[in-house]
Amino acid sequence: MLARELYRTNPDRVRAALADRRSDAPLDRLLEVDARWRQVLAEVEGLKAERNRGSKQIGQLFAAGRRDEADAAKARMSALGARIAELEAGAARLGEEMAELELVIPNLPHESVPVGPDETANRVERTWGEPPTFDFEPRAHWDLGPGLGILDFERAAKVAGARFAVLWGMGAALERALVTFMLDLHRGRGYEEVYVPFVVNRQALRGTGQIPKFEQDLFHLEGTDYYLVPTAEVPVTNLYAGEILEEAALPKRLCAYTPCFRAEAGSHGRDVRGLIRQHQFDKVELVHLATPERSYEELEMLTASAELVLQRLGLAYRVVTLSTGDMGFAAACTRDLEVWLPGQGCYREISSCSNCEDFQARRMELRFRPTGGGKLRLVHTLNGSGVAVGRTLIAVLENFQQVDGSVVIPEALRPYLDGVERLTPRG
RNA sequence: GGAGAGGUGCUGGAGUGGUCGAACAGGGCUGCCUGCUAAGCAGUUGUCCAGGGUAAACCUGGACCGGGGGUUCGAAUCCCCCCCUCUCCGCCA
Repeated sequence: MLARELYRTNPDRVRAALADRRSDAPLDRLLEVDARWRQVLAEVEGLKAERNRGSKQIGQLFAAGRRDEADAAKARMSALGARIAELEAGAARLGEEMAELELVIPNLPHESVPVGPDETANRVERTWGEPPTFDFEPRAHWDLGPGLGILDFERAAKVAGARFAVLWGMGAALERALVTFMLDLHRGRGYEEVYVPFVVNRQALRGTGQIPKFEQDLFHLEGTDYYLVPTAEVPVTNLYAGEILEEAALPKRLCAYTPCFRAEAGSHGRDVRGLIRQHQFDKVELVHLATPERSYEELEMLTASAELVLQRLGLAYRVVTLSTGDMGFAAACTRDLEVWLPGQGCYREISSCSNCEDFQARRMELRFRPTGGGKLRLVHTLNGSGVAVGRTLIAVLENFQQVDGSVVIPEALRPYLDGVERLTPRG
């Protein structure tokens, strides 16, 4: 949600930002409804003030024993009450429409974000590591995995459907090792680990911005108010929703493991092979809550935390700032980490780190009390993958594959795998 | 699943249908006192929305006592529905 003051006093700036985003958000409709709402509200409040004065008088008249006058006043107030109810119903309708409109307007991009229509306008900030070279044709994980006997799409399709996977044996252990490795790494850097519900309600999804615009991407538990989490960002960021934090308690840096569930509506035909795009995948998520003054420093730290995971694993990657046309709904600034995948011969997203500034905080009423006193302020929320576990497993398989189809386990993971150094093809 | 208790401000905790935005206590803040700290004394201290004013302060009005309806001239207070927490019983990992 944007600040009302912003779109009221500076609609042109908002309009320009929406254009940069290639957004067709109904700003003009919002401005119109807002104006009418304020007009009706002023009228309603004036009448209510009159009624409040009248009611108080009635009480006094009764106390003074002037019953006749009181009864007459009651009749007048009753008529007034009917008018108020009528006008108020109108104001409520306008207020609801306004709230709905506000919820579908995306965040404004930060001034540092490159302006452009899509991912071609993204800006590469830096690269780390050298993509490995092979003296053979590197294979994709969807060949390597089944060859190692650790990855099984057929049986997943049998028990669930397309876009699911079964990990066998060392594959399952590797997945779990990656999760633990990542959580340990972040915990060691001052993050507090949290374990959160894997289902969330509509209110939480509204808080982080998945609802109402992206409801079709979610798995809904029929007959309930519950949805499977599409990312730990939702339960973790909403932990303090509606609360007032002390400034001294900021920044908060949290990490959480959850599976993530996405309906992937509208992505038919994209990344149909392999583990890249699944209905269910594991992720370790990082969430920072910070003061506005610090939030961009926190974005750097958050990104660095995600990068460290890849560095420790020895995976080459690059950091990209998303352009205005490629950013997510709630973000003001997003840096993606893209890991090199030899099987695909390209960099693929493995982490997305965003500063949402006060956009989510306004939706979930997450505020802090400044240390020196003064008015409550909105917290800035940040989130990022630290990192996507399934895609990391892909990266490990593809980057450390050997000519014989075996895969060398990165040293950082060996303590989590009983010292195993290499996965070898089965029989 | 069954029975009961309860949800009030930053916290604890009162509250008779009408000067209740809410007693009291704690905490915070500001003064005073004090060699320092603690204690003590006095005062002060909610949020959101609209309008006015504006550098800010502030002023006027409205709303808010878990959420939503209802009764009433008027609801924290009465009625209905829902949610959540706690206790006991049952069940279960």
